[in-house]
Amino acid sequence: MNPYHHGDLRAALLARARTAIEADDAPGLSLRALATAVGVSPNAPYRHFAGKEDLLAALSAQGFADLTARFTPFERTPGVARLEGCMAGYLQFARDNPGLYRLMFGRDLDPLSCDPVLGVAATACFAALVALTAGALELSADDQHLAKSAAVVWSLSHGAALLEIDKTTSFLAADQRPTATDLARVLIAGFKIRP
Amino acid sequence: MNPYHHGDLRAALLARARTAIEADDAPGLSLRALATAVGVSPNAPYRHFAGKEDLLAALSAQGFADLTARFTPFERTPGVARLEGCMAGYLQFARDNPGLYRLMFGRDLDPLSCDPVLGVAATACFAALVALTAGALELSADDQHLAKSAAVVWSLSHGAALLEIDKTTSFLAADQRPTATDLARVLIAGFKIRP
DNA sequence: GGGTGTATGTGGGCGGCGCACACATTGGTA
DNA sequence: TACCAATGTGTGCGCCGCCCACATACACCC
Repeated sequence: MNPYHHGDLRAALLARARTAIEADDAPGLSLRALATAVGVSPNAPYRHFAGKEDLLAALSAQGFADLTARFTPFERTPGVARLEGCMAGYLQFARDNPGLYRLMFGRDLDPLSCDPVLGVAATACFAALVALTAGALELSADDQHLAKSAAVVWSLSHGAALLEIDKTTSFLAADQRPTATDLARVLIAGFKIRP
Repeated sequence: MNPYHHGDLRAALLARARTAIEADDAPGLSLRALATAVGVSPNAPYRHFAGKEDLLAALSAQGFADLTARFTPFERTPGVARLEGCMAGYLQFARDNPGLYRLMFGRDLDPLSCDPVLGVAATACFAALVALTAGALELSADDQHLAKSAAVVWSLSHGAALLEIDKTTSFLAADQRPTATDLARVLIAGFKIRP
């Protein structure tokens, strides 16, 4: 009934971690608790992950892949609507996975040094964002301002996402919080795009 | 030489914590280590703070007060320059105190439920930002769009600050990262302010 | 000035954590 | 069938936050 070998412990641990990181407000996410929740001994995870950080890095990489996937429906959407759609998708991802989002962009994981898989996923995500920005802002792919403009788009999205999922904007009434459309409109006017 | 009573242990602990939170990349900030660093027993801090969270809340409140103080030099600066100055000050605060900034806006402290002092400081900080936004965007204090516009300004600042102090923008070359002036310009055009 | 109460610091201990080691079990493969 | 590498277990170490009982020192009051 309880086989000595689990079958796919790595995937099971990641799945549990992904739900756990949303359930409790993710102060700790204990590796031991994760193991017992899946039904194995506290040290079994170390056969699949170098340590806690490694597991979190794998989780974060999953997150970047999922976030990137939120952009693809808008690849062919023209100009302004693309920007709106992507920002809405970005914010919705953060709302759907607040704990994971914080992990992905948090301090305790360095996407570049931590795990090569994570670095690849994060870089791909940013590349997708740059490409979409280029289309929405009608900049050529080699425009010198493209990277900077993409960084502005990302800054606004990232800030709005965090202010929303942290309770920092609990001061504001619901109808005072900017929507994705509000944010996109500011950017469109800010970059002097015709509507 | 080593008096039984420290004198002002609370302040000493806060000061140590503030440097420590910047020194190591703030994965843990152990209360015990803090105590021994100051030269008292591991449990002495509990006479001054209800627990670790309480100490962090006090630290965070300090941070909000300091951040608010960065705005005051620009209270009388006219329109657009005010927005630029405040955003530059905001970003510089984050650069100067990355660990503290993350603590202030991090997940593990709820500014409203945690400690009344922290709630007051955070609210005052946001109020200052709203007032400055009202001036810079030339909106009346009771404008219905004011809170929302201020939230947009804050989102952009917050996102830019975090993307910079986390290494998320390490993809970008230094001259591709948006400056405070870049950000302010986008907002100014985005809100259709005359330069 | 002496006595007393309260604020402050000490020491021991509990449960939980991440992780390192030695050991047990298993299933694929030769 | 025999072996061996992959996978899971058990024990233990040092760290953590925090709870308890105890020690010390200052402040106040007569």
